[in-house]
Amino acid sequence: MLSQSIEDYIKAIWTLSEGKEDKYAVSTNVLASHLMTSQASVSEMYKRLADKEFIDYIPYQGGSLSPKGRQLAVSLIRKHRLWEVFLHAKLGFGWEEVHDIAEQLEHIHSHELTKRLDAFLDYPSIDPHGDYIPDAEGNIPKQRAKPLTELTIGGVAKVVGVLDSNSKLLSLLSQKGIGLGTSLCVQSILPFDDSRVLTLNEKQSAELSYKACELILIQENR
Amino acid sequence: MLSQSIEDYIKAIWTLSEGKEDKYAVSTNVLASHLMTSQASVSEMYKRLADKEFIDYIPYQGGSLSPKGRQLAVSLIRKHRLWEVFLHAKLGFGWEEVHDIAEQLEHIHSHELTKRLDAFLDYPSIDPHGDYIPDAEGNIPKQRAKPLTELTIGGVAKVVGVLDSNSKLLSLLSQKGIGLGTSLCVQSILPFDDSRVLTLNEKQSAELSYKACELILIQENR
DNA sequence: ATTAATATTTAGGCTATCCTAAATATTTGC
DNA sequence: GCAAATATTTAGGATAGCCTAAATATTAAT
Ligand SMILES: [Mn+2]
Ligand SMILES: [Mn+2]
Ligand SMILES: [Mn+2]
Ligand SMILES: [Mn+2]
Repeated sequence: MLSQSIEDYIKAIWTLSEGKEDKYAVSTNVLASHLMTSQASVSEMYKRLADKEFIDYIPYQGGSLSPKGRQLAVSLIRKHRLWEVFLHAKLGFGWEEVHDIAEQLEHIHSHELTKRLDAFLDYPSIDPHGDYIPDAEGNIPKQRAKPLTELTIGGVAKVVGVLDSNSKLLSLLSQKGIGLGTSLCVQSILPFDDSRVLTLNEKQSAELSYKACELILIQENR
Repeated sequence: MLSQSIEDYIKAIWTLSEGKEDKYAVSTNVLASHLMTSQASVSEMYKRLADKEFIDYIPYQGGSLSPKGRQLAVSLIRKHRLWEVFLHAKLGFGWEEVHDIAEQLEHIHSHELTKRLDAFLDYPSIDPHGDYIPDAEGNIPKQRAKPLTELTIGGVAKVVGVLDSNSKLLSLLSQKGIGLGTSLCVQSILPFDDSRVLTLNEKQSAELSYKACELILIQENR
């Protein structure tokens, strides 16, 4: 059984090398300050992690996750984000409160639990902070979802999530014909209040306030 | 922050001294075999627990929980059983599968989480094994709930829980006018299949199969 | 190219938790 | 009441993590 400490190191290495090109090595310095621990501890742990083949480690050059390490990291991220969804959507915690508790819950070991939690939450694809949840096979979209407010005029994107599971926003959206997976394009941005006029799938259009657009997460088509 | 190890020791001492008269000391021997560890480890840990004032410990006589220790134990039992209810009632785990996962979940530290989980589960009073869940103040009924099959003819009792949250049993019961809190009396036990004929609150009577009675938990009136 | 600044590893220690084996204490059986 | 059996503690040692300070390596600046 892996210790909580090892799991937190692996997750941190993943987080710090996310988005960087393949085999990006995380320095002891950066990892130590991320984990608020000493560089000496990181150096020590790097040796242990390399022994267990979770990372490739070259002294003085830092560590990068091995395939085995990446798999572990992604399963931790998956559990973390699923629990965040649970805490937010089912228990009503605010999005700013869920992280610390999920930091503990992510270490619960039970494959079956993760599977059933996922189903119970209806297979969510993003967490309350707008981050993608890796699927059971560990696949995860490269880019972070952006709020609709960041889409410029003419930009085309797909709705991938909503930051507030408050049912009022959801019912507003369904009223306007917008839901998960809806493709839309920003036709114009209205003066004064920055409301968005959107073109939807079948040439319908809809108008949405800035306040609503901030909470809608999109993935831009490229 | 208390370690998982310390919490498991405290919980075990509570479990082993439950039902015994006040200040029942748990021997290192018994605790060691319960926790599947060495007596030497228990002896060592007893000193540490006494230092932290979780137990009263007299060498060669074993340890018993202090008020502070009992409070911690009961909050762990509360969390354990609430999580068991969650796993069973919300995620559909069988009652035989929930223990090991709850053994981990009970160590999550968050007062607010426990409170919200309790509310989410609608303030359950027993877990899927028929054990009482301590309330937020740490109060817990002395006796374990018994199945209705153990109530003898003429015995009067109150329904405190149902072992199967399978909705079929629940709908059968509500159809017969039985729910949580219902007072009933065993009028007779039918021959051959041991079905129970019950007298309910307002002199109504109902018949229930042995199979159903096994899953209904009661607290006998004394 | 040296030197100065910075990053990383090593050395040496500390605590919590475990273990086995040896030393004691307590209890039990005659 | 004493010896044997049993229970408990102590001794001595291991490992995982973490820390500070010292020693090295690497990188940056002149
Ligand atoms: Mn964590
Ligand atoms: Mn998150
Ligand atoms: Mn436990
Ligand atoms: Mn239980």
